[in-house]
Amino acid sequence: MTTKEKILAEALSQLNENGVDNVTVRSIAKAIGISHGNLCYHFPNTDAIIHKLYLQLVNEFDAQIEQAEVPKSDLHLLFRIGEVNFKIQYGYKFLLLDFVQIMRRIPAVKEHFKNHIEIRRMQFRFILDSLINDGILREEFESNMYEHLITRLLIFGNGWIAFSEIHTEGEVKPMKYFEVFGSALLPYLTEKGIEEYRKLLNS
Amino acid sequence: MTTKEKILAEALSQLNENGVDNVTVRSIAKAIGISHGNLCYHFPNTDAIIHKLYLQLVNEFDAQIEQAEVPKSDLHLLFRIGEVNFKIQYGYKFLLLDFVQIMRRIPAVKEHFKNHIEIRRMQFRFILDSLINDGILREEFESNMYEHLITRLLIFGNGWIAFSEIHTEGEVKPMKYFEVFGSALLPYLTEKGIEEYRKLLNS
DNA sequence: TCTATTTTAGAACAAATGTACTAATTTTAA
DNA sequence: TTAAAATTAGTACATTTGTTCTAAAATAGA
Repeated sequence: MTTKEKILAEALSQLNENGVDNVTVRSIAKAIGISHGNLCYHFPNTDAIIHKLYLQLVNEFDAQIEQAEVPKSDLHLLFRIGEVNFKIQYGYKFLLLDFVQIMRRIPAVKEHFKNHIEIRRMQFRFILDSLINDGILREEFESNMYEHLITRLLIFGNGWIAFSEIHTEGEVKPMKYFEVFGSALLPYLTEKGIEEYRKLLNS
Repeated sequence: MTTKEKILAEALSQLNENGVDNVTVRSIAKAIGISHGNLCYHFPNTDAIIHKLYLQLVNEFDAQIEQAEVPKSDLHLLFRIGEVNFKIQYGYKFLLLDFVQIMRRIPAVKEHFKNHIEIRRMQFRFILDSLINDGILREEFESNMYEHLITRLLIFGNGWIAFSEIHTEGEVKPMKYFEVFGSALLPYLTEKGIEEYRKLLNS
């Protein structure tokens, strides 16, 4: 493990544990037993480390999506993407917990994240359209109905960790919240869709 | 306007604008033309001001709920509560934007907020039950279906401002997001419920 | 008016933090 | 082996921030 890797690992751990406010170049250096001068040789400051960790998260996302095998059904695909996202996100939970400050402090992250969300929205839209075609989701019977659903799903994706931080004592279970997330689709399903949904819950 | 009131007003403005990280006793004192020593006479530190503003928000909530006139229907009631909440929240948006850090810094706020959310959850449950009774919402056909809906509504309530901060250029319109919020009920509605819903949208 | 209380300004201090710099040490590669 | 490059430790400095203290000024009430 190189020094750079040690720094990133320790930073991630401290950031998830204590939040961006309570992590400094000195706290990281001390924990892995190097001088903070040395640390600043590798990363000029904490923001550079956070930025790097953000890019790591993005890479993990991309890698997991690439390697996803061909799904059994589109509902299955949607759930699979969601599950993976939740687990990866939780590994970098500080990014969502300290979301707003990070965007304020590192404009490059903000810009990238904006684009990331837009891409995610398009992915959702594509999958929902397929599901409607396959008779798994009901037809749109009110304007913007599915557009609003997607917005709510995106906001849930951004917000569930902060919420769980308040309401969960001890360890947070990402899958518990993913169940809440997935159930947002339930009332939009046709009878055929409900069958599929119940099959997925059992697996 | 007393000095205390001036401090709180200026603090709210700066906090909403710049976030908790970028507001100090000195920045507030300077803006209203008093010494920071004087400010610390009224509030020992920024956290005390934030705590006070949080209590102000809670009071506004309570006051608005008290004075709400008897609603035409329960769906109307739900929308009314939501609308009021969104507007008031937006006036104290820093509390939701810097949510996690404030909870970390001020444990008393965290405790109060936890209880606040639990109360809100019970209110939601009560209203949803009435709506099912009145034939406006569909019967529960999957376990935890409405429990999960409430969780999602609560998370949306906490998260929409942070989300809008990223995606909205210029002024944020709380009512735009309230529409997205309200539409979460749409697919749970019976035909009678959909009629009510459309009536509400037009008013 | 006069005294006690409240309010205010300003100075001073300690702690934390990012940042830059120097010199020593280790590693790399010719 | 040896010189250049990369890595490391340690020091120093400026800035920011919360916090405390003192004394002056303003205010209120008897």
